[in-house]
Amino acid sequence: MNVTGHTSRPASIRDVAGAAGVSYQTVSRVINGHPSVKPSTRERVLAAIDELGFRRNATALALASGRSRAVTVLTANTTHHGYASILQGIEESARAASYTMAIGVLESAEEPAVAAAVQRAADAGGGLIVIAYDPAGVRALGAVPAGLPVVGVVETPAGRPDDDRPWVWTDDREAAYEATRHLLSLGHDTVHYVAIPSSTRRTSARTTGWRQALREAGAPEPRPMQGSWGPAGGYKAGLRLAKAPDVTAILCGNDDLALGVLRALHVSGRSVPDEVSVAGFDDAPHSAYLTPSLTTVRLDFTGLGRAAFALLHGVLEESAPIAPHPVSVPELVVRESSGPPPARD
Amino acid sequence: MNVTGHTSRPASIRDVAGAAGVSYQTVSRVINGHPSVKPSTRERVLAAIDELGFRRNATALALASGRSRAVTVLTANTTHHGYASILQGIEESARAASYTMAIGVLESAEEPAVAAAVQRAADAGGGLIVIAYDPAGVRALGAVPAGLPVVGVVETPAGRPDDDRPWVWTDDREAAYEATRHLLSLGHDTVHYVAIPSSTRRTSARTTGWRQALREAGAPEPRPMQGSWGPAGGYKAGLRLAKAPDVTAILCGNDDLALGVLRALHVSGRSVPDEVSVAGFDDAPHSAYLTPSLTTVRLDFTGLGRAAFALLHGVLEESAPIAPHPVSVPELVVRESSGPPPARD
DNA sequence: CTGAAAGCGCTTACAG
DNA sequence: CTGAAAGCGCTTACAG
Repeated sequence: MNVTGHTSRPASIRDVAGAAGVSYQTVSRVINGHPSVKPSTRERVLAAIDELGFRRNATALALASGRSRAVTVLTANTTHHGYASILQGIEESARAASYTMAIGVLESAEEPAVAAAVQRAADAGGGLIVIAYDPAGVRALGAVPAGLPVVGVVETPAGRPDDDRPWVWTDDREAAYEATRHLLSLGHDTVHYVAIPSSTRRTSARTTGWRQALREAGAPEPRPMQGSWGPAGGYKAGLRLAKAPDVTAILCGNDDLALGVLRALHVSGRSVPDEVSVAGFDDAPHSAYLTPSLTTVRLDFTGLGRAAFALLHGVLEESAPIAPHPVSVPELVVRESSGPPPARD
Repeated sequence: MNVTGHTSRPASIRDVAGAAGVSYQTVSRVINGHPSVKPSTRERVLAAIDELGFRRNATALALASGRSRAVTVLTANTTHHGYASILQGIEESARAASYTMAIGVLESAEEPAVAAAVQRAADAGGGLIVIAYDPAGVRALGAVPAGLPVVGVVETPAGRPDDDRPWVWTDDREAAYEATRHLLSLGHDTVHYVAIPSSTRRTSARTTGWRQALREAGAPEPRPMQGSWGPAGGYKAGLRLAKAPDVTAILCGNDDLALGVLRALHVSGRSVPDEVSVAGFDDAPHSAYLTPSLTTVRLDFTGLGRAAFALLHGVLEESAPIAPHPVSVPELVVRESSGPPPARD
């Protein structure tokens, strides 16, 4: 059922005007909901619009009005759970607001590549959302020219470069704090940590929360292990941790890392949770179905994406409601992978 | 390092023309690489462009030329492995060709909702790629108005509605055939199948390949079980299959489904692969790290996305090379989850 | 309440 | 090789 059959040029407001017997300015008034149009005229125009299958040309609208109802998201990744969910949340909200959502991937964190990506995104018109969870994203956010509407999705609001761009974040520190406390409360002497890469050189919020819980408990503070984003990094770190007999609890920077750690413990002959407890971060879709199922902290990334768009929408259109900073509360999900430490000899 | 400091209006070709002491048509020639421009003039214009930080306005370009260097992808999902990888492949190629990539999610398969989504995508200008792996996608592909450049990513070229739109696909039939043969060659009497939802009412290519292998081997043909896209559906189907003692081999329509099946077998006390063998489909990132690690068939979805874009690019620009239909060969990846059936009593 | 003009920033013929 | 005109499909003041 193809909307209307014309393979020819789509109808313009002039065509509609002709069909309705009015000037094209009047058509413009009707499609913009301008109040001062005689009801009978409006009827005729509406009928012509319907008959010709008229749709307002978005490109012309953007050029003439200077507004484009478009958002482009700059991100270094589109498939990891957190990133993918944020993108999903943005798309939902954008669609609801009749915005178009474009994606620009930051393939490299090199300054020239990042600058080029930002340029291309700016060229598209409309607003920008940049996911600054990694060095490429952080640089991109920093390279956005002043005056361009942008909101950042950041790892932590603390220690941000001093500017007044709006941003959103999840409380990763609190989440890591809770997960670590859970593990400690089970009786473990301490908790080891396999980190995701940090967005900056500074200590990440997750690391901070983990450390805070250890300090409060007076537990020893092992060096965090540098992981990656995927299971391969977790596997590598897990193999090393498996060799240390005193390691009984491991917190991972995300669920993919935890998956790799679980696998490494398995091939090393260490059983989970009997000998070692493992907890992840994010509650990715597969985590509940692993064996052992994974204890983790659920973060509302989709909601974060929605909040980011709401903020941008507020910047772009005065009429749009400004969303408050999101305070999505992390939720600890206890499953099979965590338990009490083994009895001491 | 913000490109240039002006918060004011960006430079237009008229500004550049003024700075270079030429008419703005000459500027247009220079930025379009038109040959007939005196070298010295070109130099001056280039210098002015550089000095003013001029960037050609994409919206105006699109309106004036009628071409927009934009592709919008219509899809019912953005996070499942296959969909996400296709999106990734399209984005890569689009970026390389200086195209913008927008995403429109098909939230419902209802005809009016699909038609609205197609309209919005068409309004954006540029070309369309629709992922037709599900009813919403299939309908969207069918609802694209004639004359709009579009390529479909389809489940199978067989039985498509009779039109001449270009499309790409992977050889799912062959992949399922190989996976089933692998299981049979291990000594299983037959192979049960947990299906992903089909894009149409017809039998899917994966189901066809599975059945073909069974027939060739003279094996019994159990009814395929209807799953979903995620692990929850696999879990449900797995619980039922676990109850049948004669089930020794299970092929799943994707790796997420297989994850759920593995979990169901575990909670039912059936060990993999000693009692039951399981194989998946797609080789998702986590599959190699599961315990047992998952035997699966790897499909090149990223390459499929690249091919889809190449085809669209060819339609949009005559100069662009037309890609051949992709013949990505499915690759069987044998891991721990498949093995010989248990010895008979 | 409605029409005629100018302009958004470009490109595409048309002149010279 | 380069400039002046018309136009892409709209919106935004300005008139009446």
